[in-house]
Amino acid sequence: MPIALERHLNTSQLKAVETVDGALLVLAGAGSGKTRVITYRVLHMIDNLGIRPESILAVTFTNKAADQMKTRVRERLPAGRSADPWISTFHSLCVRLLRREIEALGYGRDFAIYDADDQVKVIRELLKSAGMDSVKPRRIQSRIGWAKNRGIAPGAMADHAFRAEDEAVGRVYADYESRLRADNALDFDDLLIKTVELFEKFPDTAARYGERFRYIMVDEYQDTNRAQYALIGHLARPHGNVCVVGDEDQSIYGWRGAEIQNILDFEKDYPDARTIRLEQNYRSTRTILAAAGAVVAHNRMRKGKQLWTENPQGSKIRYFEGHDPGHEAAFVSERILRRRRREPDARIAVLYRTNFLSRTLEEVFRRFDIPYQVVGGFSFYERAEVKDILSYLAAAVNPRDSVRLGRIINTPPRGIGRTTTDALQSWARAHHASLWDAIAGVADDSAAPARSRRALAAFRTLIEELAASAAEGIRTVELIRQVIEKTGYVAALEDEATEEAGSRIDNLRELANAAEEGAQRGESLRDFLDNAALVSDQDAWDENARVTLMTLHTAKGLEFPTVFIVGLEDGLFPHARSIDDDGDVEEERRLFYVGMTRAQERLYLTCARARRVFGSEDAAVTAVSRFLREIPPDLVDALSEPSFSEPAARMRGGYTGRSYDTTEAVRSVLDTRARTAPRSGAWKPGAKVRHAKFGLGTVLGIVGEGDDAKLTVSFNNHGLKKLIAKYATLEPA
DNA sequence: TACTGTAAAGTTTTT
DNA sequence: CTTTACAGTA
Repeated sequence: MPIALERHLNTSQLKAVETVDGALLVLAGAGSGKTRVITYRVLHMIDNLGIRPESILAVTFTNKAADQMKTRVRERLPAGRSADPWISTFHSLCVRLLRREIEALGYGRDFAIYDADDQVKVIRELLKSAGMDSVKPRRIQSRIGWAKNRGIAPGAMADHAFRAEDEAVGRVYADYESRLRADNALDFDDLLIKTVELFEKFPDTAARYGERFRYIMVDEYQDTNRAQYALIGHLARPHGNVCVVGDEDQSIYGWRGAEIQNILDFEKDYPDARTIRLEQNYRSTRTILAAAGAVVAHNRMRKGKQLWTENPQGSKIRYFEGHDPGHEAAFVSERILRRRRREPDARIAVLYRTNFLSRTLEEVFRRFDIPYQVVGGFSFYERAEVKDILSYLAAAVNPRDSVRLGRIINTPPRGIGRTTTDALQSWARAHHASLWDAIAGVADDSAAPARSRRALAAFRTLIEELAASAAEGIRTVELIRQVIEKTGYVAALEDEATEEAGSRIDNLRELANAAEEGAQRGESLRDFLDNAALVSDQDAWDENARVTLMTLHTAKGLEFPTVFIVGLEDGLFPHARSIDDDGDVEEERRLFYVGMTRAQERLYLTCARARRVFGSEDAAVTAVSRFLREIPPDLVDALSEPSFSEPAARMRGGYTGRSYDTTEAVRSVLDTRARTAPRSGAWKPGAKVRHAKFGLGTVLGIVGEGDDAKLTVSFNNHGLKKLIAKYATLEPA
């Protein structure tokens, strides 16, 4: 039965769905039903037009978006089809293509994927052997990424030397590239770049995939970079059926090489392209939309859209200035509690520019007993123990992966220390060989110390055994079990018998579960490793979480009835690094626009008048974000007296929890807190306490008074600790 | 070789 | 403040 599109779509949406052949640009404003259009477009093609699902390719940026689209399409399509449409992220699409085709470029099909940490490790080693210890590896990494995303080769680095350091960067960059080739490894940028290179060198291959994917859709087109743009160009060449969806006002990845010009120039690139604007917003109140629109109107680089909505006016935007981050967080907490009293299941997001801002919020939320979920920071797959075990699996598949091998060569300790690894390094350099070859070389070298040789030979046997198991196609869970047994990894953790070691063991159990779940979906070991390499922070997000904390970047594509944007101070948002460049400020402004338009009904904007950097003694006085002044005043309800002109002296020492003016509401909550949570000086010997890191314990002794008191606490799992009351985050237990 | 303690550095946003 | 790197010692 054909899908009745008219019942689900407005006029513009319907036009976008029904325009299937040729090039199509859909300019979809925030909340205008973009995902709905893409989903129905796929359904329409398959169900109403009889297009084969496997000839449809939809590309997104995040796994989350891809999964969501897959689910929605699958739900509405009749069961029993031969295949699904290809819906995936740019990166996983490239991995799938390269796993089949990369041998044409001289790599092995089992290439490793290096993440940012791996890159830094490689660069650090290269710098060390070049004697350039003073340069920071992270800087080099970001410069290399900058160059790669703009198609600048190592040799051309000096020509493009926008910065003095770039000539040196060029040299490291060249070494870096050959090192990755020796390791049979690609970094994230390479995944895209090498696919494009493949298509350029082998037009037949490009044409083959172009023929296969006759209908192409790209989500968030404003965030595509040079390589992604070229990739789509190659795939669309045979037929020109390409539909890109995006919003130039939501382009927020310029720093990562995204070129807003790609969407602005789409009509030039595809001269017979049709353009459809989706301007009706279904998400936000009139007030929120008007405020966001007024802000983004300050940007010059726009195609221009006029969003409108039939939604009600809604309440004004609430603005609050705290004295410091603690005060700001207390305000947010109080408003969250108030909302939950009216509506226990309310979904609330707290958004910030930089990850470290979550710390104060988390601390205060815990004191208010507000459960929350932080999205970002480190994900499951970034935990040391998980990375360790995954490294064993990766090494079993590709022993040339020297980053993974280097990580596990002495983890857990097996007698391969500095001296031995130094010997390996110089052997590898002398023979232009990989770490793996060096291990064999030194183990067989009768001139090397017998102890090292024994340890290395044992390690080599271990990896070879694991590789043999992997080659047999043994279940991933089973291989994990072998790793744990043969290395004694979990046994070592069990010996530690600490709370932390216990949670690490739990994490490994979780890893085994993930492997088993993957296996049941039919994933191979290789697939499992690829997925682990490509998961993002957003993927761990539980949509049902009541209170979610995340960066503004992560929030893109999501919506919440209530949204807080915190830390609205110049230098923080817009970020100090962007403030000097008009283009960069425009991108920050778009980011603010993205944040505001996440809100459906209630939007709170907050800042702190003083903020500490690195926990310094005195908190620096802040200036209110310039973006706040771009909101029409009549849309805003100020909940505190703006007083940024106050003398700095008043802010000294930061937030004490006493003696400041604020709204009655915050004060009452703070008072409650003061009654329930004793001030830090109030502990008595014998009191049971809980520490964020050490867990449960008992206070044994106290020296001094108040905040300066030094406590001696006996923790159940960490033994005796001496703590200073002011800094220790102790709670009564 | 492995562990412990002290010094220094660090915070932009992410597939 | 927190985390990481490195040096010195068992």
